[in-house]
Amino acid sequence: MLPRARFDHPAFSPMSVVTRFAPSPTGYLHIGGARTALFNWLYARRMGGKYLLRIEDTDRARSTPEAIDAILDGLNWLDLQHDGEITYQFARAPRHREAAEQMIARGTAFHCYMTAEEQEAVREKSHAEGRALRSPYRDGKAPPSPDASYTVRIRAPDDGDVLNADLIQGDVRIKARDIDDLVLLRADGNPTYMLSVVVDDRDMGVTHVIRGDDHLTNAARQIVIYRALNWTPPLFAHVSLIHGDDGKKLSKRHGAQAVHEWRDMGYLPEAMNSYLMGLGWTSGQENLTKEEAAPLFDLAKVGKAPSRLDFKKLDSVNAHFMALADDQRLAKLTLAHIEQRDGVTLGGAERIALANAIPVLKKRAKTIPDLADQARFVLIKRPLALDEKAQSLMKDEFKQRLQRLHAHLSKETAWDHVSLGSALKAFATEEGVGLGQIGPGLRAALTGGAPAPDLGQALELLGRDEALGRIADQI
RNA sequence: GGGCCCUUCGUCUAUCGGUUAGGACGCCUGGUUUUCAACCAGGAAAGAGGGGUUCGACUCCCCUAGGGCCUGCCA
Repeated sequence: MLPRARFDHPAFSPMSVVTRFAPSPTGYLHIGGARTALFNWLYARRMGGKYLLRIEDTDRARSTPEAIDAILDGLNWLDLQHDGEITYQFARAPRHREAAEQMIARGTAFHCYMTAEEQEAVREKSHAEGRALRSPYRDGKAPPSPDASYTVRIRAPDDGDVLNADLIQGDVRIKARDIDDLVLLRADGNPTYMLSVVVDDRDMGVTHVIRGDDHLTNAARQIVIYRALNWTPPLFAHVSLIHGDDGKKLSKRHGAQAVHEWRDMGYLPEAMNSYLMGLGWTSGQENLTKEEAAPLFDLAKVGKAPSRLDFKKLDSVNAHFMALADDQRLAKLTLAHIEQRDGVTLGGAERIALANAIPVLKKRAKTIPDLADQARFVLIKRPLALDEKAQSLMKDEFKQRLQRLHAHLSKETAWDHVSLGSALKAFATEEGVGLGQIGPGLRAALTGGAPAPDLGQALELLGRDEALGRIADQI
């Protein structure tokens, strides 16, 4: 096995590392893009370098300002802040054309006058023969007419190999003759992606191109362009793609692909980052924040195989971060969720009740909607509508006991969960029964069947008046 | 058609020739017990298949199968 290149590649001193995330603004920030951005961020942090952002908007027909906003929004939500200014690729088209001219001057690119039909025929022929596309104009054949329109193509080399010593995938060797005479400049004079990336990465000083696996074979094409320009290519690291839970390529039918959908499902950004970095990379520790992971990050340890999305795992990671999250922040998120879900505005008292419940409840919730559900019992109004199971516990005999419990609890002066827990036990002893004869019914009276924490906690969170009132309602 | 990449429990992964193949999530069983959750204890669960190389292979090589990417005047 060939040794895998590492971050301490001799060509780069640690301080000079520059990475970049380069989405094309044709849609939302996808989960795979988010992970790519995260890996770029982590690596730059690890090496004390810079992490840049470039918007690849050279496809004028498909790029939209809304998509740019959505992507920036997503990155912002994940707190993946880039260094420096954002580079907008289309604005640099003149510079890209200049590079193309340079290649023509060097004889590594040429004017190609093939018409659409002609190109179709050439493509079909090369496809049938199993070889790369070669333009008939690569050796300076004269244009069909003086004013014929043309593209600029690279004159792909016919001999030798193109080696990409990929930091993640290992050595990838492709024969130069298997690479097409790629279009560099379109007939309208605008650069193609293949040219733009190369020029921009070079001009931005990018040392490590960390991107999705779907670009693996493009690396070879780009290396050819670097050579045609007599430039040194950066190091490449191709991260495998994320697949759906069925192992198939992620698509609409897998549900949420865009990061804002995860946000709407009630996941926390720090949990998303933690989960995403675990797809393909591990430090041996679970549930790390991106800040904790940065010093440990190592491209050479990133896995080569694609990984699947697992919502159960995400849930548990999210639960971990929910329990650690700031109470006020969770209260705000939960409040917003409830108000949006129910189309209501909660009053002051309800907000306070909700906020008070958060510290206790957050340890039991997987997501924000889950937390909202856990908090439901403090928000519902008297008289409670008991669900079937709760109703069935309200037998006459039990109601009498509930009455005695009401009297017992009314004497409680300290309304905190510890005292209340003891009070319940004392009451059970007094009654000569186990807590099992009291707990379920009391819970039913207190919550109507909604989920709730420990009874002592539930009583405390409800507050003396509300709790006693709910009990009284059932007597 | 051509080129290239990938393949350890259900899932994310550890292992870089010699391990009872480890952990996490999920799952199952038991415990605690006032619902749910949490928590504690235990358990089932993996090297795609076939050839080599080697004293010895999950680790190296080849083939097959299965997944994927590229093959655009998209990115």
